[in-house]
Amino acid sequence: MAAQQLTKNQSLVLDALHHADGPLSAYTILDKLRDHGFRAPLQVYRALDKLLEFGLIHRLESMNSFVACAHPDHQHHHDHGVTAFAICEDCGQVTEMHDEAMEERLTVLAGKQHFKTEKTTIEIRGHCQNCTAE
Amino acid sequence: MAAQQLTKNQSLVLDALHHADGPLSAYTILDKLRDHGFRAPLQVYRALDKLLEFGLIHRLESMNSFVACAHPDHQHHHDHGVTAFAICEDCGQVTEMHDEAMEERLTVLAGKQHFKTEKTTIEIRGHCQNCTAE
DNA sequence: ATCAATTGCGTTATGCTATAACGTGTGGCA
DNA sequence: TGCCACACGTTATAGCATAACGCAATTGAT
Repeated sequence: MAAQQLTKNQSLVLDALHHADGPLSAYTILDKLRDHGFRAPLQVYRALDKLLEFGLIHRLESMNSFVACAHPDHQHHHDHGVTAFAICEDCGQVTEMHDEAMEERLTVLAGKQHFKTEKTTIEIRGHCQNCTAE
Repeated sequence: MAAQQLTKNQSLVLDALHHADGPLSAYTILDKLRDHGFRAPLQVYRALDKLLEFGLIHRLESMNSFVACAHPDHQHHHDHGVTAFAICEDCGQVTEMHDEAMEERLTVLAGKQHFKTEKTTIEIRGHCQNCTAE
């Protein structure tokens, strides 16, 4: 239900991320969209902010870049819980992972500290199967 | 056994982090050390790189800043496994957490994807007990 | 002892990431 | 009609990080 109400800029940025084969930085997106009229970083960042808010994309903190959400069911995009990312340092591929047990474990950990969780970032850097095969 | 062999710059940066009551950005460290002769970002970044390598400090990816490692036993600093950070968005306090079960869970997750883990980042943003009490 | 390799250091310059601040246009709605 | 919220465009600036150069000190093998 979110896809229809995206603005032109938001759609362009989302498409760029969907067509990419890995995470993109804001400035890389900007370059890809210059032909579509993009001139300034803010045009990208504003779109990214909204897309993050809608849950349609993710931000990878450890590399200052963004990926389209792999989750196909955009109906309940807002509640697919904690996401862990496996990021291959060779090919750049990103795999999105969800795990109840881990989520549970994090809840317990935070609880021990009486910490109120707002957002959780889990990023695993390493080498994917293909690139390990060498 | 690492502390003795630190260079002057490395010691200064580590001290700055130890005396801080929260994470510091590289440029904040630079400002704190101007009186000690620091003039350029690279002086800070080079020290930070080494301290990270020695396991004496951590980098918080989600806020581009650095904290001294809370682990007291620097003897085996290199193998205290995965660390999760609880970062309070109100007061900036950072709590370091270690959990076997979660580590195990992440190993399983990575294993499923045949992913070879090099480094794992876990950062929980939210509000600490003090700041939640409000 | 000497040469080569390594490591840390200082400096200048540059590149990448992100946001502030201002003004415009548009659509909804009381 | 007038107000409000929101997306947009533009310029400027702030914040984070590294490239590339040259020098000095240390180590360690010959």
